Amino acid sequence: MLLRMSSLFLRTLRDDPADAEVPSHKLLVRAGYVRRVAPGIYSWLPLGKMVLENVTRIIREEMNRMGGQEVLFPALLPREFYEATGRWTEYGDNIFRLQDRKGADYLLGPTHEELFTDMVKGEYSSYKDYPVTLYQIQTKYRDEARPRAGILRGREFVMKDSYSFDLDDDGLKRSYEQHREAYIRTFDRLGIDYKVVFAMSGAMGGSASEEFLAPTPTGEDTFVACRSCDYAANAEAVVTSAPAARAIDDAAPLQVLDTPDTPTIESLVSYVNEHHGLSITAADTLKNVVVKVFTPGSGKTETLVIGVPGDREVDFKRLEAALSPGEPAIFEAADFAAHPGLVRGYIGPQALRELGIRYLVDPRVVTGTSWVTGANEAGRHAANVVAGRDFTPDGTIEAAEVRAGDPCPRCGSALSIDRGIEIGHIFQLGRKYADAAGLDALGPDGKPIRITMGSYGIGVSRAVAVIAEQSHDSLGLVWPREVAPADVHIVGTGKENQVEAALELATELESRGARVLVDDRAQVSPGVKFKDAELLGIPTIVVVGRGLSQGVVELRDRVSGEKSEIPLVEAADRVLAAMA
RNA sequence: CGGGGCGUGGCGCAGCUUGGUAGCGCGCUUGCUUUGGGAGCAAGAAGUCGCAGGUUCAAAUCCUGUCGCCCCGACCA
Repeated sequence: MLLRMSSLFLRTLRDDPADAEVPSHKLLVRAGYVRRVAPGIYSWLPLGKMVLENVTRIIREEMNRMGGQEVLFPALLPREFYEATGRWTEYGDNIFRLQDRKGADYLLGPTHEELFTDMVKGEYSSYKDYPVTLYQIQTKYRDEARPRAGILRGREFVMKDSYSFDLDDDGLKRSYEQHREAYIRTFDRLGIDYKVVFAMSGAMGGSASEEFLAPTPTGEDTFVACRSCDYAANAEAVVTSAPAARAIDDAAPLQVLDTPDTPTIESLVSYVNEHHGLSITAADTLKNVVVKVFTPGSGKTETLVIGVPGDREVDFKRLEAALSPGEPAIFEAADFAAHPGLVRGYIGPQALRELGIRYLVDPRVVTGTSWVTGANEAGRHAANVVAGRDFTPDGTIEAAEVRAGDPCPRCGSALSIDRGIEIGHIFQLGRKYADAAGLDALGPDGKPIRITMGSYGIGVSRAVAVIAEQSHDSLGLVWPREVAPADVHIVGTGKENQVEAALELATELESRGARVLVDDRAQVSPGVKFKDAELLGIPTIVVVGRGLSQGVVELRDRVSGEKSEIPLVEAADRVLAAMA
């Protein structure tokens, strides 16, 4: 492959685009890889298309290697497929809907579980056919409430999604492990720095789920990682270690205290320390947060109180994950008005049973722990409120915020907390979709076997952005070799014979199998060519310039930043060696 | 949906307070010079000032409405 800058469809920009915030977005636009068409919708220019193709190719190779078979479904889908699983309505505003000339409903596919399930059902019917894994690399459409960060979160994006179909749980586990290994190979080849973290498996019976997160400051997901062992989890999936229960007998008796004007934890702590001779911190208080939880299936809304140590906030994302598919919402003034028993700012768990309100606590609130909490009267709190004696929770819930330094649930060491971008998700789905579609195989005994499925995704276009996000410097992009649009960028600085020599070198390298981009532009100053080469991010740069008269050229490694002068006659060999 | 900001040649921006018929940088075209760090000089092409209505002799500028976009929070590859 030989690309010439003189004819390449490319225009680099000197300034960052005004609408870009994150590095990948700025650089991909400046370097002429992508252009915005509409919010969350981008066009790929030649160099960008090459990178996207390289990423796609690597993913495809690894999927094929693990035995996946590629298919392709339409993006334009009739409503029926999503009707059976209830997702036509469940997906809500996130789906792009349209109608044909006859008024029939269609949608642009946001995901394809239904189609895969249906296809397998239509073709396979015997246990001898299984297991099977199918995948596709396809454009998905989701009408995101807020697309952002360029192609990191678009409304149109390329995704690799695959599904495994197995006869039993062991088979599903094997398929899951195969995908896990394939993903590790894939992301390694893509040159992405990533972490495999535990994820929420959801309330649909899935037994295991892991996410591949690329750590980046601009990431939207929060995850924890242990510094000593290899535990890592999405913040939503972090398990809080509970301390051992304590004896109740020797606990001091419950004491109600006057605490006027102390509706917040902060005001409470300073008041009781000053006026009641206590010396407590926020961690000694029990904060009770009221939420209302809507359950989509039943259409019912339940009032629920969550108890967490007073030094921690309730993390709404964790709460949502813990209550899923229930949808929690903040308890508002009107809701308090309807529940006079709940005294805002002074709620204590002692009265909840009487009120018939369910009470779930943080796992740290174990039997025998003693708390300062509300007395269910305005202006009063209670001290020495002991779990198991003065109140009995209805269960525990993972809703409190996770903080750096919290103990690892596996080994007890301190957890670190970071942000990452989700680039892959593997998930043991179980039988939800097989149940909905009635996907069975006929077993050897003549009885039907309900198929169990796994679902596995990679954000393909997102991976391009993630690579750019992780792999750049102050000058521009720095592509990992396998995804770079070319292996070598040969710059012929101004003078005629330098451009000519650059073209000769380019031709030789091309004939020896290198993918070459050569800057053969006339009338363009060396500075411009250097800047463009650095911005475009091809891993090896060869400058054919002022050293040419002495028969030397300059070899630059974009990754290490090393520069060296080498004889022109050795240039081709050196570049090929760098590629190996 | 809640909060913040912005709509002016292809890109980045000024002009708006105090109305007078549009300007700067980059990019683009032509010529000459220049050629190792986003060159110089000269001459050019290119803009419904988001849209609609209003006020006015006159609106990018003032008023009203409207549309769109970006950023921060609730969803997800």
